[in-house]
Amino acid sequence: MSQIDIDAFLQHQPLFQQLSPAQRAALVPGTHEVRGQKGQVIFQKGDPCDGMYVVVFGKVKLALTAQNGSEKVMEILHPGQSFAEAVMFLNRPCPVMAQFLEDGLLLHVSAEVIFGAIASDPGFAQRMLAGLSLRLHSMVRDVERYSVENSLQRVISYLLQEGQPACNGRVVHLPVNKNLIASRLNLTPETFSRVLHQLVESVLVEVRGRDIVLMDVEGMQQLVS
Amino acid sequence: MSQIDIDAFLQHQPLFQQLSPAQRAALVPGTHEVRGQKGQVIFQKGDPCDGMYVVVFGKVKLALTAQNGSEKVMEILHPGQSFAEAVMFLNRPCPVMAQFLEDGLLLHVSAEVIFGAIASDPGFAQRMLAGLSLRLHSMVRDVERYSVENSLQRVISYLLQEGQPACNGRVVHLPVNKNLIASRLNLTPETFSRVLHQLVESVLVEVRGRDIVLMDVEGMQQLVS
DNA sequence: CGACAGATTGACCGTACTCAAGCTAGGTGG
DNA sequence: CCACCTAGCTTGAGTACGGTCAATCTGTCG
Repeated sequence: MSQIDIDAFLQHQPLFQQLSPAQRAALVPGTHEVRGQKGQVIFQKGDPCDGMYVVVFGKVKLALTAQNGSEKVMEILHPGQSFAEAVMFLNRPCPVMAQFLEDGLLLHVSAEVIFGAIASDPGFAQRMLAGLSLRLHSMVRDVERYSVENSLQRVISYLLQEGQPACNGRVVHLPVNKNLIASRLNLTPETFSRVLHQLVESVLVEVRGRDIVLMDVEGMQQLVS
Repeated sequence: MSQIDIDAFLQHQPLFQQLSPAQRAALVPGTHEVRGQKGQVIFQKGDPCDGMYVVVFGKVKLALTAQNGSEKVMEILHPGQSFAEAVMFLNRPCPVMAQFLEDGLLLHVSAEVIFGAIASDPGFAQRMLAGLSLRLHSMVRDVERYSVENSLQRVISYLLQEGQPACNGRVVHLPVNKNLIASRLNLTPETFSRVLHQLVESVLVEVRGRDIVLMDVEGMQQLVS
């Protein structure tokens, strides 16, 4: 659409809002809208990638596809979050696929203008570095989940993380359906369901559809210790 | 030791060697040597961290420690590699512990002088971004290993990766003992041993201590497909 | 030669996956 | 308004993969 729209969108994204108007204006020519509806694929694993994406509205998933066709959700992205930065810096094929989980709007910002912004504003470079570092940290957290925690601990640590700041009575609303959350936690839907059931039986949580009420945060923390 | 030594070391590290002499000289006051012997802990999970490390010689492991005391190796670092950059940018406690695997020497570069280098040289910022992106990519690869591949596939993909460029007859030398490699692949030593045995029986590799000879690269690739 | 860490092998077991059947709730059309 | 349909979720039974524990073997170093 119009350049004014894009500039307005950029101004509201955390990554870009500290840029000067002139710097932001320099991004606009390299930025375009990507609209998509639920289920639409943004890029496939292996595709080349010459820029990064910012979610304006809607939800997006990043997923790995196994050889048997089943897929494993790596990340669920919400408005304000960005993705594909790392692949842009390396100029390599994407290691994951990206897909709209619901109708939404992204901005695609070309590598070229990002490099320009880095060169013109060290503060921007630092924010990009902080962003990547954050991503790396949550990835370490994920590896920890997958490699040293069992299914019960994975579910609990997920709920406690989503329920920040955690306190008894807090309601955690699952942002997407349970199948996707299960995949995100590297569990089958069956196992996820059973673990939730187990938590209900131990009076640690209550489940009302997609709303999970944390009833005993301390008890939960004890189990992940 | 002397500033001259440090400057000379920095000059040989990939991350810093493209800096101008003046820029490198600016790093020296914020850099100091860290010598350690085998088994010595560099930092514990949870420690604060105000700079990054570069391995000059020796080997270092990054590991997660589970509550039962057992640990899971996340990364094995060789000379020229750096670590703790992400934690430095975020100013957060370390999510992992670091330990010398053999007697070695590190350089610790303070966050302060790194930030200075980023501000003074956009090219340096880009190299840092590329470095973090690379780390992120290998992390995605790891998550893929842990979540969609079974033990056989994990071992094969590790061997093929280490044996780049892969060809029949290539010898992959394990950089550390099999227990550590097993942990790196999120396997027990027993399982790792059994998988190697299985590969030998299928005439896909030969094992001579820590040297693994790739006998049938195509056959291996087929199994990980 | 003995001592020790690392590596291997075997027997057993447990967690989470698979497959299959049933349940629930929200939406649609007769 | 109700029967039906479907996607999402739950529950059950059986299984397999990889882990645990314990014994043994190998090789290296003092």
